[in-house]
Amino acid sequence: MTTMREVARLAGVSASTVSRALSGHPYVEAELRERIRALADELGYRPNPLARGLRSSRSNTIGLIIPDVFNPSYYGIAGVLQSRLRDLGYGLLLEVTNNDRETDRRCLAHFYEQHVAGIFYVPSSATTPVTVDERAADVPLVELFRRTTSSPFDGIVHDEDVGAHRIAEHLVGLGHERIGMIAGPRGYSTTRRRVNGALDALRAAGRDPGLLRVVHREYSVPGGERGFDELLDLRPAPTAVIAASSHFVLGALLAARRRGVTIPRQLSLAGMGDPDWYQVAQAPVTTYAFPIRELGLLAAHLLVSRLDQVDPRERPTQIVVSGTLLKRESTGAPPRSRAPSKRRGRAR
Amino acid sequence: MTTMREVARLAGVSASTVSRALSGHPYVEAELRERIRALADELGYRPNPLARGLRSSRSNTIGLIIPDVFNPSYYGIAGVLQSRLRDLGYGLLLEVTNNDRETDRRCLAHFYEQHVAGIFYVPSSATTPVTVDERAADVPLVELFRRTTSSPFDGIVHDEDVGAHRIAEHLVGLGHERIGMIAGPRGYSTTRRRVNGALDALRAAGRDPGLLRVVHREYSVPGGERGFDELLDLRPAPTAVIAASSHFVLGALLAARRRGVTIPRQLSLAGMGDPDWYQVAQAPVTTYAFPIRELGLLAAHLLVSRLDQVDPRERPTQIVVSGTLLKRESTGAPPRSRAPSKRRGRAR
DNA sequence: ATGAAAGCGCTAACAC
DNA sequence: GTGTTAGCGCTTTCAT
Repeated sequence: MTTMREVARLAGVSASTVSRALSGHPYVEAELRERIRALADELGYRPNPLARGLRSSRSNTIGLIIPDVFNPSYYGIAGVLQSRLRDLGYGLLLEVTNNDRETDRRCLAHFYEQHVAGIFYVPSSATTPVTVDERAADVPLVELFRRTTSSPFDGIVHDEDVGAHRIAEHLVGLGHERIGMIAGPRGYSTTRRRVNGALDALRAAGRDPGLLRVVHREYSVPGGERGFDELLDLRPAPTAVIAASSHFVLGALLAARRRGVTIPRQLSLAGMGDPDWYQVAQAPVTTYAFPIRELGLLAAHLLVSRLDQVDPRERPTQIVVSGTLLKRESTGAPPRSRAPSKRRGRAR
Repeated sequence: MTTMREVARLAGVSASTVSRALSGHPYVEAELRERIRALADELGYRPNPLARGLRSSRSNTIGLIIPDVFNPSYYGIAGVLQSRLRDLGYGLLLEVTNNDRETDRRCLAHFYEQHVAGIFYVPSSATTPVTVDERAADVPLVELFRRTTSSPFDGIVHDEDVGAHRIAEHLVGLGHERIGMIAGPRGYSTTRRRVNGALDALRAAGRDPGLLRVVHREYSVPGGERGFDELLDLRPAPTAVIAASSHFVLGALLAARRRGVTIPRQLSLAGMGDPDWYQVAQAPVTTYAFPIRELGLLAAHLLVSRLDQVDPRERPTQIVVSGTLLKRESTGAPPRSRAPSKRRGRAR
């Protein structure tokens, strides 16, 4: 490995000059800088990130914490972030928490120990485990998808409230009255926003919000399955189900198949997110899709812009990115459909 | 941050003694070692990985290179590896290459620069870009899923040849004669093994291997779609298609829907791998499933066992893990089925 | 068995 | 503008 001293020796200057030349320090004669750069290039010199990190207490690595690697939103964001960060000269350290708060804490601690330059964080719980650690003070952190309460950090989230609203509106418009919803655990910001969005839509359509039956489950396929079962066992059973995550959609589809419920003839199903497979499901899934790529790019930009800032927590930003309602074949009129116009509400 | 010197000062010993005590060096009085350990614990001392890495030219980070983040095998393996490595005290650096050989090279170079302790590598091409770099000599590397030719490294792969064999055998047994296969790019070890496996099965069943029509595509959903179209445009068209990757299955399913081909009535489709959604597809997908988790665990074990070895390339190992044929609903008898027994071959 | 001292490769405060 | 010096936190000879 070519070292900086080596470059300095061959250039006939001191190591500090090489350091300055390479890091674009102003006080280096332009000509000399060029000569050094050319030489470094020629020698294939690459600075040792460990040494640099030790000296400056800041590595060229950025951490990403996701709850789960099987969720399309999460592996999607990992892909986007990694490619963007590589272009910016950073490496990406990955941690997976399985939605466990304690693991969250450990992952964050690990990142601080590693002196990562910044952190992308999908929280596993509503309260941030971050303040535990004072080192956090000057490492910028961006929350992704979910927010912790009264967070001092930047955050980027989807407009899930709008999404749930639009889905519910769509279902009401098709003539559905009793709508079930499989939502995530209480306490997540996302859960609250999704439920409220759907409730809003019912109110806006002049319906009784009590017609929305919500079951809360851990984000998992079995969670979706059991949630679906619980909803369909209600009497009267809902004629439409909103599965508020792709895991839940999968679970619902599995349960529907098991119970012999055909979609959309006997039941309408709408999802959130848009993994590729939605289009090849029994019935292609109507959903509110999020622009993961855009979110990732914004997140990267936000974090990087904080990197050289003195106080990375100054005036935290929250960005909301908008999704799109994709009407596909898993939603339709309720069975033995009464004309929607017969009802008091007005569906748009 | 508590430093080692701090611990040393409070313990009334020198830093070297603390270092020795903590790293389990033999020449430290047992009692003293315990005292130091307790103290370090109490102070919440955590060694600085950057300093340690600089000193020993070996960080506590392990790199993973995958071609693509949307492939269930790859994000699956990322999840398994990260959780296992965390337990072992390592961090996981992620790189995604998009199946680009040049990016591969850069990712490997980046990892060597970072002084990673080891590398998991899913190659993007048949020839290893590794020998470019002399630093590679003492960093253990394990190839995953695919092998590079005459590789000096350990490798873990699936028994895809067996998988393709068993799928083809299954299809022949159902009475299919003309079988199409959407395979990956020529040159990958995986492609070769899958094609050969299917060919073997035809021969073993006493059929003409020429009945297998293979199209090669880049591993992508559109690749699967176009491959499917090409196969179905053949005259006579195959009555069964083997899609040799989950991306291909997705593409095939999309194309089938577009063309109005119903599965399995008009056409049988079999896949490889087993992402969750296979079970909720139009017709649940018959497939040869691989034990990703097992593969990941073995890979982690293999790499870690190389870590302290003097020559990590001594007698490289190749491990083959076996998958399972999962017969589901996407395969059935060919349309207007002739009795399979009418043929000369014997299907088992 | 323990301590002193050197140094991994780099950066930055201070000199000139 | 450029060189000298010190030191980030740790490991590892080399003494004792």
